[in-house]
Amino acid sequence: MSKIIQKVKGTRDFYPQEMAQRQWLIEKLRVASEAFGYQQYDGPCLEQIDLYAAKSGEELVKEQAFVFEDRGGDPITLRPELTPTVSRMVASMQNQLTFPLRWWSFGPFWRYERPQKGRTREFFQWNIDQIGSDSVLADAELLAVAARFFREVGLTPEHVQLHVNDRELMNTELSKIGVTDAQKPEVLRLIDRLDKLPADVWDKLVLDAGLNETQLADLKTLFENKELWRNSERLVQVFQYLDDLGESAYISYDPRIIRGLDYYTGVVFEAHETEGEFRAILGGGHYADLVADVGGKPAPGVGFAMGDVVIMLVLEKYGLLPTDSIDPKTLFMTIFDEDCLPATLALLAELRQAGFKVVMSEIDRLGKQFRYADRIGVKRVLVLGPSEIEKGLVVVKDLATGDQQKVQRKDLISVLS
RNA sequence: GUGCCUGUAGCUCAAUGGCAGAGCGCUUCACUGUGGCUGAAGAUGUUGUGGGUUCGAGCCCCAUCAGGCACCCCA
Repeated sequence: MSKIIQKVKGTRDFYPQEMAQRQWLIEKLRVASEAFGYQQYDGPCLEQIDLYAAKSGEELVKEQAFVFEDRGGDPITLRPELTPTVSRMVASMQNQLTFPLRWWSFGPFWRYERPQKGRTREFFQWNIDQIGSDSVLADAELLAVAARFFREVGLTPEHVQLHVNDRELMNTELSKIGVTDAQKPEVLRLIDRLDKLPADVWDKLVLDAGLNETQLADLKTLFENKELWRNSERLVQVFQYLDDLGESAYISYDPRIIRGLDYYTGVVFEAHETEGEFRAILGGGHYADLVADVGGKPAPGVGFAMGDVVIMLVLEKYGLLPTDSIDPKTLFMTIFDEDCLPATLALLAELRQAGFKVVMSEIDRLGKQFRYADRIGVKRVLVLGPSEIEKGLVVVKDLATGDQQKVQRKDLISVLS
């Protein structure tokens, strides 16, 4: 055999079983999205690099995007995220769209990073946003969508939690302990990195950022205060709305949630597996403006993104992924022998016309045919041999129970239904 | 982009520098109108790739590729 060319680093093959799981996931997030009236959309996977130059953190494009020249020599980027694309789509149709927009999307993205567990170079992402609304209800709604999704896939509040915070609250609280506006970005960044650094190293970095010992102590009190949210009218409302929506079990307050991206201005949130085994499942928040940088009128909103990699690892951990790679309702039609073939093909056509999914066997020993049927995962096998043809019968065997019955051919469709 | 760990049959893993193995899976048969279960027999392979050291390398050294872990960043 000649050498098999390796797949591109950080990409994954989706064999039928993995593909079935991806389709299952898409179906679940579609249900969650559409339950709240969100509409599906998508943009191109290729974008001009200029689209990312303005916004969205220079590092993402400079160091993490796949960029190449097209044949005309123009730099093209494989989209590393969807936000700039949405911004453009909204800005260029702003006068014709009805706000607030409720949009969701699922598609591939690329980032040139070192692959590791939960992180690949090619991944899929669920993006969902409510654009053009500044209300707290919108913040609560997006959190409710996420909660609905978790329930839809079978993850309970014991498995996953949505950790919520308010950036404005943190700003205010930092001012209260005397952190200057100039110091805030660095301090917020350090809060974000809290559990990644050893305690003494973290303390030193805070002091290096210009805070004194008292402020360091105040800061620690701050992010250990699980009741801090009561100081934010917005969070009080969000939690009340989520309570009214019946989703509060999935929600918890966490003063350490900051989010790296600069454009978040209000409520921010991340979903984590409760045992802390994986990186964030999804992340998002409220932004003051999505489109100004691409030349539109200001459009505030709230949204989140969920990559496929981490959520699949979490679902696998809890045994919630489907394992069938073929629809188990699919039927299997054996072929008894050459002489029975015409009658078998006629029956196949009839069943498919009636809406059944039916796999046709190969002419072989019946035992082999059953074995194949069992291995591809179908649950019911039909046999049409000489004696059945003579008597107008079809044998239906249930592979799970081993039960087998002879059915009048005219009754077959109703028996199978 | 930085540091570290790993790479042997389809899968999970063994093998003091001295004939490359086990379990599971796979193929065939027992079983010419029936899968799973059982029994018997059989095939697993350029030890990721390319160099080097050595009488001799899966094992030691170098490079490279891939995966994993910690950074960085984030989904």
